[in-house]
Amino acid sequence: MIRDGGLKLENQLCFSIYAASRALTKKYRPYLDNLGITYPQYLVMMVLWEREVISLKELGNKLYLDSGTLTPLLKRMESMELLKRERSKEDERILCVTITEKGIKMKKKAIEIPECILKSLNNEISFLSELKSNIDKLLLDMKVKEE
Amino acid sequence: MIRDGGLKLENQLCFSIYAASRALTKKYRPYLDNLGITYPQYLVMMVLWEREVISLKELGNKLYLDSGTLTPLLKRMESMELLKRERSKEDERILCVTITEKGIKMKKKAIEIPECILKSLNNEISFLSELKSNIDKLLLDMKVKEE
DNA sequence: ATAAAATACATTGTACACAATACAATTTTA
DNA sequence: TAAAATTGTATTGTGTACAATGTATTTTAT
Repeated sequence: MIRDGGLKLENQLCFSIYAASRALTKKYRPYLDNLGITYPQYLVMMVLWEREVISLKELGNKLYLDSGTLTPLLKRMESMELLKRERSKEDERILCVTITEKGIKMKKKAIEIPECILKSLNNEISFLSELKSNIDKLLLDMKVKEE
Repeated sequence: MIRDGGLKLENQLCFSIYAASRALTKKYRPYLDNLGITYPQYLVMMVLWEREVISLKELGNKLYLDSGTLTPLLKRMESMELLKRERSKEDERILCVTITEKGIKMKKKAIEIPECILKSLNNEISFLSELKSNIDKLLLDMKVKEE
């Protein structure tokens, strides 16, 4: 006898995460529209607000994105003057991504976004932070398994 | 004084979910490559394995996807002969999506995928199922807020 | 019965994702 | 030290996502 409960949509953890990811990203949209950037671009900005310079490779490691995604994304952000793209002097292979003044200034307008999102979720902070740490645990297990 | 801990990448629930979603989807790839379909196409197949006929609208409601995404996706699946697309006789606006014999047969090859994925995660089932129900709770809250 | 509104889907345009491939700069190796 | 392997990005091609818009069909209101 063949059991197929595992093939039902509502039993799929991956589908829940996939759907939640898109729904959550959509929540950011009105705020990010104000800044003129998309969610993946917002992620890049968050990294640059922490570290003004970063190589493409390290940026990719942080965001789990490869050059196929990041190269055109960063070019768009460069044309918006949020960052600069230039080769490293020491090693011409390395692309250095540097935040601009305009990019730095954007942080002031972005500062309130996380709180707005949290409020709009109107869930207990403790529930959300426990959820995050459990997802991070899953993510870590998947990273380890990769090697 | 401006607090910006909320703008740090590692504090972002949304980023964790976004990264986990892509990592998990990637886990399906080798199995789905065997079937010749992508992850979103697999989701459609799961729905059709439960219900041989469904309208585009209802399919979109289940997967949280709109016609802009589903129309070309279903056309590709139709050209693979996994499903048929035809207008309803009663209401010409409605597009009926029907699984084909080939689509039904694919279920046999797919039946083992959920278990393979679960094993590859090598986490406690109870941890994963609790994680899923917490994500579903978040998702539900976001759905309710929409209206 | 008919104009207006609503519905269901398709199309267009932009922006990711990502596998696969290409390529130039650097390191390693024979 | 020249060839081979490695590294870091860029490019190409396919497939989503999704907002905005267009269109044909059906329903509703007059």
